[in-house]
Amino acid sequence: MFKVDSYLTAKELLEWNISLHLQLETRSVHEHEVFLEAGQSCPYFYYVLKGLLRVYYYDLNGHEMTHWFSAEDTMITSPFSFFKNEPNILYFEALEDTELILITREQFNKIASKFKSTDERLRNLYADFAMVLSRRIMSVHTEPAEERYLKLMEEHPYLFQKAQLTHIASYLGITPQSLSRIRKNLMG
Amino acid sequence: MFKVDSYLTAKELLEWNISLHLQLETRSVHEHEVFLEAGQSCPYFYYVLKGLLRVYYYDLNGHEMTHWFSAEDTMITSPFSFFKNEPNILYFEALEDTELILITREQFNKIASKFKSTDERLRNLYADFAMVLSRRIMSVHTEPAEERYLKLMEEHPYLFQKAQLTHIASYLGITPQSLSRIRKNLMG
DNA sequence: TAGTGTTTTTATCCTAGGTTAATAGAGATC
DNA sequence: GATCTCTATTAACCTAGGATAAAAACACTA
Repeated sequence: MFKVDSYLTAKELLEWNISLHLQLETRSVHEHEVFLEAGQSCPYFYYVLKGLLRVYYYDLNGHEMTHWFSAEDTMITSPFSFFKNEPNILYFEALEDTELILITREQFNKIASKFKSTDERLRNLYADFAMVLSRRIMSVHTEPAEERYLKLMEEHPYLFQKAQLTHIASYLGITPQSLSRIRKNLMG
Repeated sequence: MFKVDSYLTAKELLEWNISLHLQLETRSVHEHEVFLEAGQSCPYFYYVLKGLLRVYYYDLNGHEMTHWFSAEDTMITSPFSFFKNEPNILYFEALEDTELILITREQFNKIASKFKSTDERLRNLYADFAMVLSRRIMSVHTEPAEERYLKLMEEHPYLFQKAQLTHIASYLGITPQSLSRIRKNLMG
């Protein structure tokens, strides 16, 4: 998920790790490693300390579709699995060497309690999720692929350094061939 | 937003209204009334006691796009405005005579505290939002309009009694003409 | 009943993007 | 250097759905 104001920061997490005795674990994932697969339960909320993740799934035709990217200092999980007991349908892949903080449901709840006593940041976090998701639905309903591509390039240029164009294409909901055609038109 | 398991129930709300001294207000909205417009701040989380709401916005070409429907016993708000201070871009319209419970941010927080002490339903509520939104993005990326139409009809048949086909079309991200063509093909 | 506005359908034409298949480049590995 | 693999591009053709315009079907009102 892309960066939003209400994300926890690594600094906060590490402070709370001490003050709340969370005993958070970290994990190193190397480039191209798929560290979570569909069918496996997703026991963690992940904080990306460093690196870049891609989250994808397979559609009914067996095509790999990129659902999200998750960059440095953002958080991500499989809501299907982490919060609910529904089977996870998402694959999590590192697009470069990545450092993760793993947050279990129990640790997440402790943090949530902490929030409760201080402010509404957790709620804002969820609201941000909803807004980002809403905007993406609006975007795919109202903007042609070329426009979505240009916006992505403008707002998240770092993606283009690590993610390949097939990933970008499926994130935009088009084929690599179409993306290629769009890029060619933009060159002209 | 469509019904999810974790929604509050009217019964709970009314109980808490008493036990937590919330002093919740209700509001009657008649068919076709637009009771929230873009630009206005949205001070409430709405619980639809009875009736059916449509939430829409205008895209860059000035076309009215249906973003959500909200049926009986579901909750809805403008996350842009209720949680954050971003300007609201959504219009809320009643598709039939509708009874709403209005929940202010303050009342919502009281309820949230109540949750905190008992269970994780609030968090589940947000998680459900995220799941529903995620699924809709996947759907629009991977399913042709005909399939999305059939699924909507199967999962939410009540919509077709009150919402007009132009609403359904823009919810599906297509024009009324295309929807009409799809319906004709399905008849054949 | 006619008259007016709204929703839905039909028809024609057009375009964005899909499908298939081939080509070209860029690392890797031998 | 030669070969293999993976990614990106190109081209030819096709199709879902958009744009425009008009007709038909309702629905409300007088």
